[in-house]
Amino acid sequence: MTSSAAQTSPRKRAGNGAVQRSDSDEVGLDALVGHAGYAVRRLQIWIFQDFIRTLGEVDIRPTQYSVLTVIGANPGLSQMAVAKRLGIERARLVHLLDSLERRRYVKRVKSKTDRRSHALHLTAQGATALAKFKRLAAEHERHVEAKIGRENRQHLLRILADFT
Amino acid sequence: MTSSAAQTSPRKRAGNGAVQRSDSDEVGLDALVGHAGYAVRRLQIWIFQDFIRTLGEVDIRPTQYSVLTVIGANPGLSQMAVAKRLGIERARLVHLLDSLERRRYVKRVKSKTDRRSHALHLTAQGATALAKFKRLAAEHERHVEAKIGRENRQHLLRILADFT
DNA sequence: GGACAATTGTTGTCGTCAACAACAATCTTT
DNA sequence: AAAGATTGTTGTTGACGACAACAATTGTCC
Repeated sequence: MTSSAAQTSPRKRAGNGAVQRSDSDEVGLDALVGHAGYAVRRLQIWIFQDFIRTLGEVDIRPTQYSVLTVIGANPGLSQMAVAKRLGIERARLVHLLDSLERRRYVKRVKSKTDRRSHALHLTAQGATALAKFKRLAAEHERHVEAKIGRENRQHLLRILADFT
Repeated sequence: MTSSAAQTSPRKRAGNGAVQRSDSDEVGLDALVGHAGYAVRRLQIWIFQDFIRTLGEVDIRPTQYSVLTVIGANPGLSQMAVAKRLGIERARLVHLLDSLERRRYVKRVKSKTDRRSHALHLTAQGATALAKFKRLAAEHERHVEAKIGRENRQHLLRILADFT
């Protein structure tokens, strides 16, 4: 029993089946409330948009930021390792790195221990840039805090801790 | 202070800059931990994949499910209203409804009160199908519960309640 | 009442992103 | 040495959001 076929008040009709509904009248969500996925999706959209807006002046998107952060914290990583760590496909990482390399934030050094792979490093320029990005990201994080509340954010982080 | 330029142990190098790292050696995330957006993104991906897998036998994706649910709970809504409620573009909703109408789950009834708009309804077939989808969605929700814990899920839903 | 603005559904384009598949070069295993 | 696995790369597909344009219709304002 899933409380599935829950019927919600069908409001007043207008003959043909169109519902009379004033503009501010809210639309029932029925079973969508109670679905974690739906709520998480909405939050995710909000967070990403704020991130993109806050880091807009430096033109860095969330994925780019995560790549730079991981490389900065683990210089010398291979593309495979970065992709696996961030859960993005290595095919996708190729384009991300192409872009970041064009902007002189990252360089691919050919590894001598394994001539198939590249050792990823931040350039000096990339390191200083990343420092600025992190300041902006912290600002963005304060926006999140303002949106959902300080201890709610803390709790959220704790709940999702093992999702890395 | 953002604790920005936090330096994490750069491990042992191998001459050219490649890092020696055993397969199970974990890769530091540095500043990524502590970013709500990153954690939320990972959770969102996990949830969506489980949803798609669990509702795979009926070939219904999260967005399709949300559209059917809203129409089922509010028969007679216009496309505009549904799009606004779910935060999807009306241009996108056109294709979603085309697909759902082809599968005989939904029908567009031309409204007589406003000849521009369509009143959206589930077909009888769509209603019974939705009941099954809801059972599967509830099963998916139990997967989420098993993944993050019962009261963590509850708390998550409470935190995100006003994100509708 | 009639001109003008706004809304609704539709079509189309563009860019992002995940999921695959295929490939050459290069290890690794046996 | 041969067979199989891994790494980076290229390309294709499909879902999705953001826009812009358009015809039909409705609402507004004078």
